[in-house]
Amino acid sequence: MRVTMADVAREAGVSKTTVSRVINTRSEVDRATAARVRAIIGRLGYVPSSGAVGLARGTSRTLGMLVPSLTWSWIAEVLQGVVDTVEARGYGLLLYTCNRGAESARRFTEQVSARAFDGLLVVEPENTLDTIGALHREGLPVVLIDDRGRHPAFPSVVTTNHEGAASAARHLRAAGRTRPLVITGPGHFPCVQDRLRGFTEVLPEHHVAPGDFGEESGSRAVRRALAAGTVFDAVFAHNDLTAAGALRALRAAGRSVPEDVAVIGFDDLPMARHTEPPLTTVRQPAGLLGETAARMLLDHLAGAPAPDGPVVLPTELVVRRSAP
Amino acid sequence: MRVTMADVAREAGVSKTTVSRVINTRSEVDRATAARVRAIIGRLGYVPSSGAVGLARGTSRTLGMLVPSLTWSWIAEVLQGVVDTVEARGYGLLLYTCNRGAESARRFTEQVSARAFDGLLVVEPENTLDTIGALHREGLPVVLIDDRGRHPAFPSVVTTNHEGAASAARHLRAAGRTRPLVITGPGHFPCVQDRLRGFTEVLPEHHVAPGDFGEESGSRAVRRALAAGTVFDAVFAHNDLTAAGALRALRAAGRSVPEDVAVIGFDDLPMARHTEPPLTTVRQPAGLLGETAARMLLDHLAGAPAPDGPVVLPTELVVRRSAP
DNA sequence: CTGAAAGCGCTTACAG
DNA sequence: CTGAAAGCGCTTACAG
Repeated sequence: MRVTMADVAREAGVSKTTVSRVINTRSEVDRATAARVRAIIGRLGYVPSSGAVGLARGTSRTLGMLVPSLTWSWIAEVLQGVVDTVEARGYGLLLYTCNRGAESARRFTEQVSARAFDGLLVVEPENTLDTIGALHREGLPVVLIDDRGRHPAFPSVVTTNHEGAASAARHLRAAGRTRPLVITGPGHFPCVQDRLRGFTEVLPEHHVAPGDFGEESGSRAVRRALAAGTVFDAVFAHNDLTAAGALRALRAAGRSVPEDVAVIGFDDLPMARHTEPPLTTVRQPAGLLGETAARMLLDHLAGAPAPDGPVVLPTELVVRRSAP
Repeated sequence: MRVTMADVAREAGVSKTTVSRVINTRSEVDRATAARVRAIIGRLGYVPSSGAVGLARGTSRTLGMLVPSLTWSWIAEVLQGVVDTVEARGYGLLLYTCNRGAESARRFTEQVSARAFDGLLVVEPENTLDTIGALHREGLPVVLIDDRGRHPAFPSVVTTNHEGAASAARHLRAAGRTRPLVITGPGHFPCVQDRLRGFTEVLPEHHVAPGDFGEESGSRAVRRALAAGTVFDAVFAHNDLTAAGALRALRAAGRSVPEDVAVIGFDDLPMARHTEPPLTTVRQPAGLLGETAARMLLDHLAGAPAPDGPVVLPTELVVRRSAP
């Protein structure tokens, strides 16, 4: 039913070997023969079975990608960058999430053992870092995207958490803000520590309120600071969601942004342009992160040596009305 | 190097056939033999090569999914639903976008011919509908997600555009709004026509302003209506982005929401809760759309007959402060 | 420049 | 209950 290499060979009066050579454009084929075979391939609409090619060659020309929840919008942007790059190189992309905990993890490692893909891209491995490390040690090419500052022993693409936070601090200082409130993410994330250090180096004097990257934690931090009589003329939140919560609480308390309090977030999610006022934020180059990681992995599969240190992509301060 | 079925067979002193039977839990195997083989499989950490199994069986246990840009956030939600369902059934998911036009399309149809996946999920086929139709006719199982109201000749999962718009209209009418301004999406989309009809049946009297699903088109429509002296006490925008634009223009013009003008959107993107005021909107069940489509396709591959009509999933009016 | 044959790692009648 | 053999659709030494 489906057209196979044997059909092409028979029709062209040559061996499968020759057809294979034509397809893979090996130079040893007679020009006339090649042309004839190519014509038949076109007429029959023959396309090699990817499965069979993979089995014979021992590679699948497919990459795997493991992500936490897809509903975090910056991950969708990373994914877009990956898909673009992978498609352009003629590879396929197999997508996995670790949504359902242990069950997903088990299934996922099975896929690895089943050689379903040649290399793996991992975003923000939370609990899976050990598993990934083991797979990497067993020979699976892996590139990490945003290691959350953990810098483990394999290739990764990261962003400048330290410098990004510093740029936010410089922006506030230049605007004459002297009493910032910093609402952090979960304290055990290395990226959170990096952001805190980067900010502190520029503006050593500030209040710190613990947050959890959720929106409510931003509101809560602001409410508490106001209730405690803390004086602040700026908020630097460790992500956009938290910043949105801060905006909400400030409005509820009758503080105007940016007149009374300037607010800066981190990430530049799509929602950042839709808050009121639109949010000034430290943009993570999500799409570029994905592209770069995919390119690194593909290059490595093509024989290039793996880079030793993490590849660092710069953040960019996006100025909107919440902190002009 | 990698453990193969032959290794297991040799170690267990049985034939590959028997190992295969144990793996696929055929009943004809002696209990003791099966136990021994299983022990060896465990000890060796053997996992069947998915490529080889696929070649031998003629199926890949993989689904393909073709989406337009991933950066539209509701698509990420659809994708999440698909991935969850597909993973739970032990299938893989191969992701493709049609970002780069003709080039992507060509590569994509090659993948189809290469039998890289057993069935295909397609989101909102814009220009690719003809191609998809051809593939479907040639025997590829396909399920459409959100056909934008075109209802072509194959299985699809859609949402209630007509009823969703009607529910928005009823909500406005119940709140005593009598002069709505409707900002539409691109007029050639059947879903836009459905939304317009659904709204009209409840509130026949209204102004219509053409939009294009972009944010700016919402702002522009409001500015023009105000400039023209059009009197309106409500806005129904055909998507959330347009509604956000409308909110912005209303604020700039000094109209308060919802006091002067109530605003309702469509989609319930994550940003809808972050506008000021938070947006009342007609929620599309994106995650459920993905789950349902994946389940339909998987069931069909398992032998179930394809449903004849489109499967319709209800929208839900989410009331927030922009139209209480 | 070309082909016969073995091999990739499985599954599946078929025979016993 | 079990195994030898053919087959899935390719690639790749090897020989000519």
